Amino acid sequence: MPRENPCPMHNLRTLHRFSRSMSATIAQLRHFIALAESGSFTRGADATRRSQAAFSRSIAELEAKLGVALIERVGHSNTLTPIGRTVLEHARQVVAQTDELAQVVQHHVSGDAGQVRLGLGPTPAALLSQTLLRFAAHYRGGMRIRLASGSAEHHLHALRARQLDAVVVDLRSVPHASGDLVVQKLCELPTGVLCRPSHPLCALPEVTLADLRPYPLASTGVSASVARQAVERFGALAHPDSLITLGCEDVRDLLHIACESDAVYVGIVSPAASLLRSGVLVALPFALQGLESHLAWVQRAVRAPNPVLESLQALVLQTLTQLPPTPP
Amino acid sequence: MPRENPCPMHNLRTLHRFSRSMSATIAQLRHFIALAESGSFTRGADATRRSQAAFSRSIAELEAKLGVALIERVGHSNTLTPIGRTVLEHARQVVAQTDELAQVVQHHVSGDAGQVRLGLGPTPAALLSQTLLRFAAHYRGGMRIRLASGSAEHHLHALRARQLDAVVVDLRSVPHASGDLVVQKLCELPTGVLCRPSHPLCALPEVTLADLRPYPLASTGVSASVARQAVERFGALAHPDSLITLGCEDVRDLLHIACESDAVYVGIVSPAASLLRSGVLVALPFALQGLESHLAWVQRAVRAPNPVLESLQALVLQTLTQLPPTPP
DNA sequence: TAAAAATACTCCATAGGTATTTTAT
DNA sequence: ATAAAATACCTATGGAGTATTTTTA
Repeated sequence: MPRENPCPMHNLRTLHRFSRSMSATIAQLRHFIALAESGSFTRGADATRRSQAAFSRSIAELEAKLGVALIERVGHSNTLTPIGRTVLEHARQVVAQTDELAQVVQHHVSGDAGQVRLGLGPTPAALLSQTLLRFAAHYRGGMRIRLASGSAEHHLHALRARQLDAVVVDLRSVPHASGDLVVQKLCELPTGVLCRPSHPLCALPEVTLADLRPYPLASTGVSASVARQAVERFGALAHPDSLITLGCEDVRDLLHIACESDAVYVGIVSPAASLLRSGVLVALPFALQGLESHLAWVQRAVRAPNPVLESLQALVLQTLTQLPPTPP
Repeated sequence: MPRENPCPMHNLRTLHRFSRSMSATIAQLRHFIALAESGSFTRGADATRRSQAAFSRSIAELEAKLGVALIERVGHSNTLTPIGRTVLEHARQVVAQTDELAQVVQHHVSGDAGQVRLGLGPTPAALLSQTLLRFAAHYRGGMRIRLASGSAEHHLHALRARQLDAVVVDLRSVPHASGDLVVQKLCELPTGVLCRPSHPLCALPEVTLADLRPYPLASTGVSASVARQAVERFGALAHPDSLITLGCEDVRDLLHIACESDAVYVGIVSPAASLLRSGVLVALPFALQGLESHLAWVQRAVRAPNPVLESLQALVLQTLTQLPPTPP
């Protein structure tokens, strides 16, 4: 006689297995996101560090659990179905919230609760670093701050990877279609062309692009959006890639070289405010209207409330709106 | 000689097992929420339909994965640790998003994408049902609407259980501390005491609570908050439970019985607007200032955008603010 | 002492791996 | 023909169950 089922509750539960099996796993949602972003099972498997077979099954199981086809398998090209796109959005939300939870706990166990990590683009770094460090030094309660400099692209990547808490960069460096990030405009800053007073260009009553060509042009890297704008305005020769001879991410270094050589600085004038006041640098009469820089504060859309970060944002906004006026 | 490991990638992956094991399961987050809400492992296990042992282990594993203690086990009373409370908030977000995803897919497979399910409290039902149905009937694109009537408590429960998409009820029926719901105030409506013109009470120059007592009092159920307010205002005898003789959730039925009997209607006057204009009902001089009703539109905080629902909300707001004035 | 929570122990469904086959370019 | 995706088959493990022990009010 076969022994009776030693697990009476199990048969009962078996009916409910469906409900458990119906809900997607976070890992499966991650796989689906990787698939959507890479457009390929193989690359998705590589990105999630799984074998192609496991990855393929994971997607198939997700579709089985949800009961809908998420991707259209037409040979080598995989495209999301309409409902697949909807699921993708929600899946991003779920994993973002999950990662947020993990990070909050991680910060708690490592005692990093009070640390804020800020990414500053080249110009924001020149304008804000000292103010931020001074603020943190005098902050009651022992704020720990970590400033990172670099390109906007790098900062945005680090922000998404949760290696930064917020980023201050030029608004035009942030792609529009990025629902995972929140972009808040901070201020508008004028751009200009600066050189030392003894520069030959200072003798000219008006300066054109052709006049600038003989001299080294010092500037930070600019976003594709700004480059396109410059080309529309001044022609193909004005593309930054061919124009900029001295590229550096530290604006103060650029200004310094403009002071002591015939290099010409092109960019936001605010960091040069004191140099202009003291006459070490002067602004050339070169029309740059429409190329103003809009600085923006960027954070992840999904995040835990952080009063320290909010006070830093307020400080940044205040600092930027109260910048000393630059001489024309 | 023992045969070599047939799974060379496995040893490599074993190192990464941590990362897989580090992340909490959605089921574990659900269990933790149940534990926090019930305050007991046994009741939490019951709520999640798991054995006490499995539930206990699930919580222990969650704590192990996160690396923090989430609850303080002091005998029979379990309290959340500070980090436990933080994790609880995030866990609620994760499961809310997960449920949202599941529901979106569910609606898609069942073809319910275009259906909106609205819960209306007694008075909102009397004021809005016909307008909403008429709107849906003429909506281009085949909107499918489902109206549910009932008490505010029932509606809010159904809303949380995702059986409704939005609810229109008296603001005072919605508990303040409910971060999972979004409450938007719609309008303020006056309350009054109504009866037929031939009613003996109409002969009195002023009407007191004692005068009302001999007659049947017709009203919908009221929230605990309103009941408390009434007791504060008129004394313990005014508690609705002892005062209301004819309780019904259909306001129009209540008004109808007031028209054809000596029953007295107490409640929001707007649904009786046409009856008052035609003189079938009259308002008694009974001071009810301070007992006005504030209608509110309630939705889940986590939800997919739904343009149809938004247009319905706009219609409701417009209808309520453009109600015909009621004669004094 | 009784109720609540943790542990001991089995068991199996899930998910991961490798190897192979199918399919589409 | 070749690269990509699906399938076959095996293994390990996480999580579920019952039964039991420990703990605390």
